[in-house]
Amino acid sequence: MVASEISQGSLTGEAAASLSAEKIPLERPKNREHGDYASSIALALAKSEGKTPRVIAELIKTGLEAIDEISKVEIAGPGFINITLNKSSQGAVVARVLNEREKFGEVKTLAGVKINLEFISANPTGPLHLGHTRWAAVGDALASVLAAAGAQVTREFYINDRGNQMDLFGASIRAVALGIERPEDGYQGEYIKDLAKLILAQHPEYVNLPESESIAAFREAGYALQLQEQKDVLDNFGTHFDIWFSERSLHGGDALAKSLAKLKSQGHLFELEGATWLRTTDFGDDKDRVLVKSGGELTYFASDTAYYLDKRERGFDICIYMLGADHHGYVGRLKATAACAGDNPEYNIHVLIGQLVKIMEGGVELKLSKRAGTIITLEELVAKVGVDAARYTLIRYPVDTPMVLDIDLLKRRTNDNPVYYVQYAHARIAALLRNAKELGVDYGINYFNPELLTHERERELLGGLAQYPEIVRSSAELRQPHRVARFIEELATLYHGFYSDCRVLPMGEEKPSPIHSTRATLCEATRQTISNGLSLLGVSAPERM
RNA sequence: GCCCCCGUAGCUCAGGGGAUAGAGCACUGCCCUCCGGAGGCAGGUGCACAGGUUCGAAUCCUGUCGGGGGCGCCA
Repeated sequence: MVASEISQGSLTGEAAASLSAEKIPLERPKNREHGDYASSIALALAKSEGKTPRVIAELIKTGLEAIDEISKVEIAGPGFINITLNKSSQGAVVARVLNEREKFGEVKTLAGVKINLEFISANPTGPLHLGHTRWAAVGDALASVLAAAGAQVTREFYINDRGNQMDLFGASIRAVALGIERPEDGYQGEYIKDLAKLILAQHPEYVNLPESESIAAFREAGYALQLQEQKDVLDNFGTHFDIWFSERSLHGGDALAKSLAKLKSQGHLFELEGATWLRTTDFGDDKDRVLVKSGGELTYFASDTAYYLDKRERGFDICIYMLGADHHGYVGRLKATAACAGDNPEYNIHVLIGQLVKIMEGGVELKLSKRAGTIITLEELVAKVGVDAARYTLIRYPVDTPMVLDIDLLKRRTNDNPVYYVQYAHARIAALLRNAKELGVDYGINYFNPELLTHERERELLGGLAQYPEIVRSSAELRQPHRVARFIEELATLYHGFYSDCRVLPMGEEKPSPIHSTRATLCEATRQTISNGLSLLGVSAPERM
């Protein structure tokens, strides 16, 4: 906004530069003494222009000073250009926030782009564990962030309801129901017993069926129950999917045949020793992949391929996959698959690899062992620390860094836990605005006078608010929702600082005056922005806590 | 053997080439005459190592060391 005006202004003012506006580096300096914006453009241009950075900076400075909104331009250090805006321009963001309300922060950088965001995609053979939980939080937040950047986003869950694992699942439940030993490599968890009990209560006759029919019956009943549980748990967690996509549906329809035909037409299929292969090595994969085994069965890879092509068929421009670190081997073949189908893997596919989450409780790491029964489920984590704390904590770190969750810390209702720090700021503003109403302090755009905001804390807070749309934009572009979390923490800090130094409401017998109204309006804009950020993360913004 | 991720403060982690590298926790000391002290202010320690690219590197490239994860006509 203001930033782009400035870069264009500097261009026309300086005329000679042969750069596009987007390329002009313009940032908010870490040090506020360096103004509202700073640019290192003169340093970058020095070589090609054959002038010293300071000479170029002087030229640009002249152009910038002609712009009304700019009150001061300084050249510092080796040639940085530091720009300070005038008061009303600094304050303009408040009017913008209050006009746009919950839409403040939305940008259009991804307008018109259809994105399929697939995450979690667990087998329906057990509860969702900690790894799934990270994705449940981050995936949902990322979807919101992408939507805020203008994209048309579909949240999709791929149900792996086909293959050996499903039969093992059925056999395991049946074994418990019959009171016999479970299969060697079957499912050992306690929840299998619960499923067996539930199914037996409704269908005692299942145990009398011939073995393979019996396994199938238990498998299907267990599948339905387990899937429903996953849906309920996610619903309770605040993560809602638009589409639950069954792998079976791929095989039921003509999707597989279509994908094979498509790949064949592109010329990357070949036969070897009775199997059908896809030559993914043409596009950087480390080995070719089998689609149809020599026995005629389709591989899991065939499903993945058909699934990807099905998504493209459904009109998605970009397919984002969120995978666990243990699946990073898929990236190469997934991108190669897209290339084999004639797509551009650098654009049409985006794979996020999530590192694993460790969990500490009572000072020791909980080892996630299914056998030892210490597997932490999404449900258990929420029961321990609550939805807001769980979601927020999982989101505030980039997914490619391994993280450690300290349960004891998350249980504390103190600002050891950043979610409370942010929520507290929101609740504090809400309380203050309730008081403002009682005291007869009017606030809103019509009562806002930016010329009155002269305190350093006020300027910093205004500067913080102005950054929000850019945070949303970069967060979407980089697929990093944690940036939103870090931003609202920063904003909360700015607010608390402002609050302690700048009295908002009248004291004692004091009459309400424009400064009270102006500051209260600034508070309201801050509250709105924090609320918008929390909303993207799927975390509540309490009025009281 | 090959591939991926990570290495920043005592701990958990931010830092998409830029000026003096940050936050929370932990430790010390201040700030309650009035808006929510779940807050603010002050105090000190760090980019694993070595090269390279650049006017400029925690950031990009290469290598070494250290930690985690992965390799299948499995799902």
